[in-house]
Amino acid sequence: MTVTLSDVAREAGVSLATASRAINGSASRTVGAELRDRVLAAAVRLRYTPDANAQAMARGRTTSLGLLVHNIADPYFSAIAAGVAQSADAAGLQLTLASSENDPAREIEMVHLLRRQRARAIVLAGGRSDDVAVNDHLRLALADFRSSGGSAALIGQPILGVNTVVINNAQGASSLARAMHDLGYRRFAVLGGPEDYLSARERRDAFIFTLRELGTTIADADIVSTSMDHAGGQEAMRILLAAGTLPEMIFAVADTMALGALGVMREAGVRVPQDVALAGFNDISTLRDVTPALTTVRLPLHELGHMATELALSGSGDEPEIRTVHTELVIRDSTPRLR
Amino acid sequence: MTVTLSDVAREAGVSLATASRAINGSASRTVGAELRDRVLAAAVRLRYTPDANAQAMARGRTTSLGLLVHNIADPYFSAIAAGVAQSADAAGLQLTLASSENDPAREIEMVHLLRRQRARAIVLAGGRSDDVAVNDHLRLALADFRSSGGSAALIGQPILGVNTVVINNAQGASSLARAMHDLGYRRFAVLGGPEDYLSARERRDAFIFTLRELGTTIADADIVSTSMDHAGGQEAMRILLAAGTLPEMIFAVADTMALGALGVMREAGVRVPQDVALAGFNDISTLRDVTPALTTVRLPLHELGHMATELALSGSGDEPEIRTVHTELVIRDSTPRLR
DNA sequence: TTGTAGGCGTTATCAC
DNA sequence: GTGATAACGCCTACAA
Repeated sequence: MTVTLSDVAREAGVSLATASRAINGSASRTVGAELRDRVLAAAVRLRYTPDANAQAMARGRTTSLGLLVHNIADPYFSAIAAGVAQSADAAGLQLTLASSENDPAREIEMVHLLRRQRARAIVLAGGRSDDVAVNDHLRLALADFRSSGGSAALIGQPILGVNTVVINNAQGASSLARAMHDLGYRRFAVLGGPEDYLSARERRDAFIFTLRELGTTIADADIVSTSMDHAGGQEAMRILLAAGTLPEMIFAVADTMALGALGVMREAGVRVPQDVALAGFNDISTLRDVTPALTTVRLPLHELGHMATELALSGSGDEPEIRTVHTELVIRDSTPRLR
Repeated sequence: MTVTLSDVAREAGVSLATASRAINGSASRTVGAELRDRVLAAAVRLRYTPDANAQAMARGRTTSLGLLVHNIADPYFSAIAAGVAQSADAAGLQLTLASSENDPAREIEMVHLLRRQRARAIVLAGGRSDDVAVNDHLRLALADFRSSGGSAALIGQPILGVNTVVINNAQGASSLARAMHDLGYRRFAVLGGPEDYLSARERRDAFIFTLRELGTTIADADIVSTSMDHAGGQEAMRILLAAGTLPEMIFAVADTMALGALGVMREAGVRVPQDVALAGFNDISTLRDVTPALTTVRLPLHELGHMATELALSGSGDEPEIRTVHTELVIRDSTPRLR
């Protein structure tokens, strides 16, 4: 059914070894021109393709890179994935994509799967939680993976002992807070995402902290915790609306959340930015042209994918390598000057 | 460095075969309770994980599913990918993602790569072009793939001789046209996407044709061809604006194009829908809450991924299986009643 | 039930 | 330069 290298060798009238050398051609290319041509011709004639699995076995290393995301349908992750895919391709690696659906247990499971597959490296995209048990398991899974020859990198918080691209969430949220204060806003609400999700918390806390430094405090009731996605934005906004008093400005710790909130507000007849200002985080590209243009904190998502891939592939010395990415504030129409 | 099954067998004091049976456990599970426990314990102690590549070789079949998209960062494809990822996971398969960056040559290349990898099946997402040479090459690559044991399915047009999920683009565009006409629009423009891209053309032509049936023709100058993405939408809209006369209603054959157009219009001070109405296609979820809410033709993207995966895995009889998906018109604020 | 041995498709180490 | 042949890690008749 499948044509193997032996078939090619026989067809070309050479030994298996010669056929292998002629077709692979990589290392010490010591094969006569004539034989090489015969082999290549035979390979084409038979429509032969080397079996990557067999090669992996024989060579002792695979050619695949694992990418682990929370949810590939989320524009945040798909943008990162695009970067990783590009880098992987440039490195001649196949990308194995695993979408954990926001379930830490599945995430751990998939690290194990990637180990079974003997992936060269794993890129873990998406921030970490502060669940000690989960982190311990994940750390262990990653240690196993690395001990069986793989390397890993993650995008998020440097708490798992592997190379990490750290996003300076605090810086972004802080500069956003300052800018909002400068624009005249004084009464805020925060759609803060999951309580145990570090990226969300970093953004939320930095925002709150900076405002407090500027003399403005946010009531607890105006800080609402939900999931960090579209549905979470909707839910949080509903809670806020139900509470009654609308703030002057709402900070959603992710653009997708801001989007969900936007939808709920529209249904409720609340206008942005006339009735309330709104800002997000990430600057996902799909949203750059909508009205009102959303104020946000930009992250170089594509680039993040590149960096993480590079870090993942660079192997790991004893000390995990940390690279910090800074954010960029993008003020748009959704947060006009207040008075 | 890596612990193998032999290590486990030795540690447990049993033969390789017994260890294999105990750990795999799949088929005829004939292994004594005591030995099994010893093996399992040894495996845990040694932190052993089977080598999927070796298993694939021995068993003669891999456990991976290939997914080929034009661009994973595009919400259209990432939504489909989410569906495929879910189905793949349910089937116990690893997902190998390949993003062709809209390059047909790369797409063909990646089919070859997937064949090397001996993937179980391939899902090709994204419509086809009408480039005969490209299609021939792709068809050949797919034939090779199938002849070496894999199966395939695609989402788009049933022109490659494999199982296909056909999207009824014409139906969607046609009902959109009718609806727009009913709303009172008479002067149209179409951002039609690439000339050689079938999905784009089906949408564009059905829209134009239906309007003509209703007695309205669109001038050639008002039908502009660009790439089928955000940048293409921008470009097309600039061309339209440069031409001078604004139509009453603009149909972009993809939501992402509509988005690009929206951005250009905003810069030019053209308001949607006050100055001109706008509609897209696909109903990507990220856009459901923006203002103005975009009229579009909904495709069940997630479901598309499921269906395609199912078709890809169902193997292929002699006759390729065709399944048609219908669209659903979604009228929103971007196309209000005209007069 | 358990063990022995051959094979999966390649690569790599040797001799020649 | 070229060709046997032993790995690579696992599965699976076949035999015991």
